[in-house]
Amino acid sequence: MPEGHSIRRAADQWWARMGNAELELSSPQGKFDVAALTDSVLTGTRAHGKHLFLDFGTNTVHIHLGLYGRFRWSKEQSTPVGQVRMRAVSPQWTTDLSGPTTCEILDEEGVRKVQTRLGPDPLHPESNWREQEDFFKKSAWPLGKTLMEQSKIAGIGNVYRAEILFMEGLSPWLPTRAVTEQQWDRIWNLSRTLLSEGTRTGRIVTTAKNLPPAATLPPGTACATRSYVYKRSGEPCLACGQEIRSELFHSRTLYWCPTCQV
DNA sequence: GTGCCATGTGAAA
DNA sequence: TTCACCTGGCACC
Repeated sequence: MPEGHSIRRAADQWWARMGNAELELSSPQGKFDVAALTDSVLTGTRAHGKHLFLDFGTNTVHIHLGLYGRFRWSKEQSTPVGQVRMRAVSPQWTTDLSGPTTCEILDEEGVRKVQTRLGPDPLHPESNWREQEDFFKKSAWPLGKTLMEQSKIAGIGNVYRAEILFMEGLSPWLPTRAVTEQQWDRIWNLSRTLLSEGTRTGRIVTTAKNLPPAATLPPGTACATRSYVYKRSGEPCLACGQEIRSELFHSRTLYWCPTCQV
């Protein structure tokens, strides 16, 4: 689940269901020190990249779902399923957080520290890729590594990385500094479009009709799959018919079309 | 039913 | 570089 769009949804859902409510927090699993939280009224929720911030006055619960983390929402307080790190109960709702990489209480300074580690988030309207312009212009990192780096752009994960690179016809091995300003504008705008659509629908479908088609695709091509290249290794490229390839790249599986992405 | 892989990250070695 | 986190989905038996 968790790329940037899921966290944005989680923040919105938390606010819609728990906003301004007095919450009862607990840790059925025992690994989250609830007592350290002095305030119990949820005063705000924020998402930055894949990080979720739940504000309780001046204290903030900082959550990163990692690979397995998830919230389970229900109207009744049932017996916790599995290892529940944090349970939050409002008059209307109960949610159980399981499997997060991070669930900690921070003060304002602590939140700032986390946020300074993060690059611009395409889902923040005021953000811009130029915040990292110097790095992008100098770096020899392969573009496929840069797009996954949360300190450079926050919120893109393995699925969006593969799809964005394919849709722009860019090789994952292209040195970052070789990417032009026009190409960064396109990458950034596409990231915004895809993450926004993911936030709206709750799913990653990059081939949907209401989205701009991949630049490499012949006009009018119908797409039967949810993605152009992600998890499609061995299948034919929707643009050129060439077999989609995959390989381990900086310890994550990278998918690409060897013909369309140069 | 079993086993492997996964949209992620940071601590330990 | 490897492991821990600790869960769900799915291919395969």
